[in-house]
Amino acid sequence: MSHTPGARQAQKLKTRQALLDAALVLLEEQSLSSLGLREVTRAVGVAPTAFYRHFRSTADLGVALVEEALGSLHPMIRTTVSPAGDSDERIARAVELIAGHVAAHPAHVRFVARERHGGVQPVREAIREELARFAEEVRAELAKDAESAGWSDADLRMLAGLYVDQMLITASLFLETLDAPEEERRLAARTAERQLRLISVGRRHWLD
Amino acid sequence: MSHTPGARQAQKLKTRQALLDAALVLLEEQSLSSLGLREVTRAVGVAPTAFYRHFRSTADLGVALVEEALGSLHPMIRTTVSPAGDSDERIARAVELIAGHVAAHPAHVRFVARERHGGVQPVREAIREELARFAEEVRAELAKDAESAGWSDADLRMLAGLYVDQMLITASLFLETLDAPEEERRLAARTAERQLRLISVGRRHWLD
DNA sequence: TGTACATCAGTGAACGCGCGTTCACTGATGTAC
DNA sequence: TGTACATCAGTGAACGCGCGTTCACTGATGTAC
Repeated sequence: MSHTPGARQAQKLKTRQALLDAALVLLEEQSLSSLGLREVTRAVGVAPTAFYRHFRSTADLGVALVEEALGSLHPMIRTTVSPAGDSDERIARAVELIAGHVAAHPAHVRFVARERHGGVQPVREAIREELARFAEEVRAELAKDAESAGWSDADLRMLAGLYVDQMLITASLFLETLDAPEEERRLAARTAERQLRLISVGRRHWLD
Repeated sequence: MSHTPGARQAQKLKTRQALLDAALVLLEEQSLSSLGLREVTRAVGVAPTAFYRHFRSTADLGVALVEEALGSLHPMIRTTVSPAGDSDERIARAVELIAGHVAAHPAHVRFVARERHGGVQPVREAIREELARFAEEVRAELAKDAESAGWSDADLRMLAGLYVDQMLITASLFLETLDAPEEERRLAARTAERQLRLISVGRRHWLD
């Protein structure tokens, strides 16, 4: 690095990102609670002690990974829920969007699914908070919809939670079929669509 | 132990069960992939090498725990799904049944929720298989119901899967509120009931 | 622009510790006669 | 019923290994004047 201002900080961020990336790869085959600090630094090619310049512990790194994995999901949530086209089309598009996200970021999805109920409390908490924010965003989107006229706030929250959980279930279903034949992946998509459609039907007749 | 025939086998089973019980306690605060064989034997009070008389590895012990945790659930599933009384009553009863199970066996529920997407492949696989058996049982129960007239097999499977996932979601929601004030637990129950009711409404109007 | 000093990301040696696994063993339980 | 032998659940010592953490360090980058 030359005398560019911020060269030191830029290098630091690069190392930090390399640690996050290496950890994510290692976490495809194990849980955070068994991830070793030395494993991560070895994979990156820095001394074990360098780890402490960036994170206080692997749990701390895990919390950073939660932000990385879920932070980018907010725009997608909006697109998934926001209404356009007829119901079946919207559902097919939402499922396709989820499938695309899983294919593009399998390790992030696996990490969240795994650590949501995993053995590291601060990471569970971070995921819980982030998912609660998603649910609130979904609730706000649903509230705008004409179909939500007459719905109580509690009912809207309930439906938003149902959608968020269903998205996660669908995502981890796709994750399991990532290495499976195309046929199986199509079946998973059809099932996911059916389930969303059933929720959608229930929503339409909720106030009957 | 006296000369009772089977005394040796009985003692062996007792030790095996003690290992399973100790592991389950240790797993409340960590994942299986970080559980040490020595931790478990230390908690039981036997030599580390005794572990190998019962399990080949902690992963093997994990698979045994899956059977213990999910094996006892089959009767409950049937009771939950089988129809009796009006819809809202049935739903309230089902949610109560789940709450009771979580209160009675919190460690088992936590174990399944945690290891379903955890870092130990054979255990994930064992849970997947067991949940697939549940879904099949639920499908069979649903098929008997008059409300299922005209439903395709794929649709019945979809609904069964939705119910099984929803039960797990509800169970882990209750798990989180176990140490929370009563009020929060009641709110969780109301949300769970609402979600099951929405699914139920969707089911009723599925063929409209 | 040049110089002197401060900062701080990454180093490398060292530590004590708990891990999984091996091995030959012990002694109570089980079996054959 | 009694005796001699086989089985096998649990033992305890020993091993090599990788772990997280500490510490004083180095040298490039940044800052003040």
